[in-house]
Amino acid sequence: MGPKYSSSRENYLKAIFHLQEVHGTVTTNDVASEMQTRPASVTDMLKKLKAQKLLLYEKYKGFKLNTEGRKVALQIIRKHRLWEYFLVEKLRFGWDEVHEMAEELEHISSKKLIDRLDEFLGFPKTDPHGDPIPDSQGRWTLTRQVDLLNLPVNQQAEVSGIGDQSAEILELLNHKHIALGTRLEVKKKFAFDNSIELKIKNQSPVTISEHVAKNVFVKYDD
Amino acid sequence: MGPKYSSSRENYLKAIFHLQEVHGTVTTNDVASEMQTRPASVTDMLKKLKAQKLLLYEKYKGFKLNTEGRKVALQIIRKHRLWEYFLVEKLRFGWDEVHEMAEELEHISSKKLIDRLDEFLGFPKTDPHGDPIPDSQGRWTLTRQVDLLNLPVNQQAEVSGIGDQSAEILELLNHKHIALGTRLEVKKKFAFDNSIELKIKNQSPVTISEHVAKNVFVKYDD
DNA sequence: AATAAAATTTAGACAAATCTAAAAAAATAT
DNA sequence: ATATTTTTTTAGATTTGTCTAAATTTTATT
Repeated sequence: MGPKYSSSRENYLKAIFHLQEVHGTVTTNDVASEMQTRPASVTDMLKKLKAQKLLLYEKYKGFKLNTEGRKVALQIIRKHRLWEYFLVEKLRFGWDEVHEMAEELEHISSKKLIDRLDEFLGFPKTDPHGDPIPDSQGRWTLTRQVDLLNLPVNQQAEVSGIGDQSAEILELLNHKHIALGTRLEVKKKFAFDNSIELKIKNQSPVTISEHVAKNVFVKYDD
Repeated sequence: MGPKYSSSRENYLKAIFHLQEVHGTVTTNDVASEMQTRPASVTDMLKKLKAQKLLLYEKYKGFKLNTEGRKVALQIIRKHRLWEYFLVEKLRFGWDEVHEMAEELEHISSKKLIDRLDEFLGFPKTDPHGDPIPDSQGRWTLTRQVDLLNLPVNQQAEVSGIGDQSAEILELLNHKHIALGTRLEVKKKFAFDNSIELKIKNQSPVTISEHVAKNVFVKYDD
């Protein structure tokens, strides 16, 4: 048996899911620009997705994924992120060069394959960009992992890893009372030099450079 | 950039390549039955492949791949077999359950990806069915690896591995003067019990059971 | 509330890959 | 050598996903 839904349909579901997550609501034009296509093409596809019972849609009134559509979207996202993880961790690609390949790999249909891949990779919780990987049942693990440069302002997080393991950076972090497990949040980001002001509970604010921020990884609940 | 050729075109090239290998010559009907489609569809595609300069084709006169078509076909075969190897060796699938998945994976376009996968797998020379894997330049390595049940009659080969590592089988093989590196050929296959008669140079013929044959792997030049 | 602007949908077209039914060419048999 | 059968090709239709241009609906503006 071939895939249940075409790559194109899967891409629409994924795009709608993402837009729904970010904006709460989705419009035809949003989807068109996200997918680099024309609004008319989006309308055409909305009708098909509705006919397939993946989408609630009333013309001119808006649309959103139903339970089944969300389920399918989550499976695509799962595949995309697991393949990215594979490409980075096993094939040693840079995290910035894997997206395109994962866009193709995410449409490989076998669920058994992706579950075995998950197992082979040790059931990772986040992909190389820190985005969470849904499990086999489509459940999110809520924890995201990012470096400090990418931690949203005012988001409580916990230090989970240090990139550069040199004695120098460890000394610096030690001095600023930053260690594995430290809870902190970013208070300000300075565009001028990408330096960052952090707040650790019961301490006065500290500033760290872009170079340091890039090497401190934190996790937080999404 | 997306794939250079559609999955469908790639499948036609692959099918034509295989039929060319086996029969020397290929007909429209052959391709149709290999691809589970209609002769009319094959003709349609032949015209497209000719227009794309992958095929030499004169209507009613027959057709065959040109250099470029052969090159593309070999790359697909390379991808198919490397993914099969990955599925069996890394994801622990059985060799009999990987074909369908590899049929999809072989159309992932990135050459860099497949070359990294090749490296990750340690540049295997044959896939789990013993078929040779073309290298990055599309060159065959001539050696095939199969178990004795699948070794063609009268084909010289060299013992390259033993599946079951029990003391019992090693004792039996030792008794029959079969060890790693032994050169032999199959003289007869008995359909009744799938037992096999072997000839080792300077020795009288020996017979082994199906059970033993299944556990003796040999390699030979194709 | 009427009008202008923006968003969305429809109508009709096109390309890719496939199909059926019929025609044409080649191979085979008498 | 002619007739029959088989193979191959054409003609025209279908499906999926896309497009442009025009029409419609909704939203924003005065």
